[in-house]
Amino acid sequence: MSDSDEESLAETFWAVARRLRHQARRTLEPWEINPGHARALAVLLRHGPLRLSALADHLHIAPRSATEVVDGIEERGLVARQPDPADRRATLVALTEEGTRVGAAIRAARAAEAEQFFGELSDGDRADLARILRTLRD
Amino acid sequence: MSDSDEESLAETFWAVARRLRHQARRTLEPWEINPGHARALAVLLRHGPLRLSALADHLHIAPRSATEVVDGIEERGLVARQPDPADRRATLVALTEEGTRVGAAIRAARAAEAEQFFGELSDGDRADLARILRTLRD
DNA sequence: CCTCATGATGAGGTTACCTCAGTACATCCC
DNA sequence: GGGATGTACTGAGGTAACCTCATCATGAGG
Repeated sequence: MSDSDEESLAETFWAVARRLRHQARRTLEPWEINPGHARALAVLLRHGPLRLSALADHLHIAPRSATEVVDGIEERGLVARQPDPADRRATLVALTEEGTRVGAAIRAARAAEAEQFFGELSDGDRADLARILRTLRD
Repeated sequence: MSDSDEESLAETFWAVARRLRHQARRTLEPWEINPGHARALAVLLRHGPLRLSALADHLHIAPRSATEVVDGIEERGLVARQPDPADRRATLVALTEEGTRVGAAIRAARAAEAEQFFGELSDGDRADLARILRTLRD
């Protein structure tokens, strides 16, 4: 396995990543929502109401930045801040009814997008890819 | 192949991408160079002296942004601007001797990094991965 | 030689992050 | 139960990497 083969494997990987990213952007367009906001919605959908600091942890950003993300999606009525009954310093961020609806719709669209993207592969290739990527993930 | 399987395939892909990105960042640390500058160096290494506008095309950024990238690496002595003899409006960007040295060293380090990263796989898996990714790349 | 296109760049904006300091509240320990 | 110390959020302000628009010099075609 020569160096140039290895180089092109990484390059090919990034080319695929780029295509996936562009497709994801198109998928989000109907909701006029950016990737950062969509990620926050997905986390809230999965975990239920969270403190800002916990949301920041899940998104791997600084707590101060979570404040801004939440400002953005709160302005659009997708989430609401509410006091944490367990700690009056803390604020819980919870999806509104519309936030839940939009979050679920985005989740479904992303699943369809993935189905289309990886649907180009045979079942065998898909299984191989999943296995190999899991090997590389950690 | 259920929706949740598809979802996790995309998620796994991004987890691998993240790990690769972090490794690439570590690889660049010894040169205290950022990914954008490294990409410009790589393009110049591959193509030789280029106009600012041509460099911008290769990097998929606006011409105005190429000016800034070149400012950064010129300040560090890795490239030099020189008038284009064929067109007095244009400026050619060429690697200096040190830029060539650093660019080549980075290229070698990235190849070694890829070898290490994908070296976890068997030869068969590596070949399968390369083939499957090429299917997905376009 | 006049008009229109093109190459680089100054000025200034946007986005998505960051750190640091401040305020409010909680917790611990005497 | 009150003071020291720690934690949750946010205002102020910064940075990096992009962008657009306007400007200036030069080139190219009628």
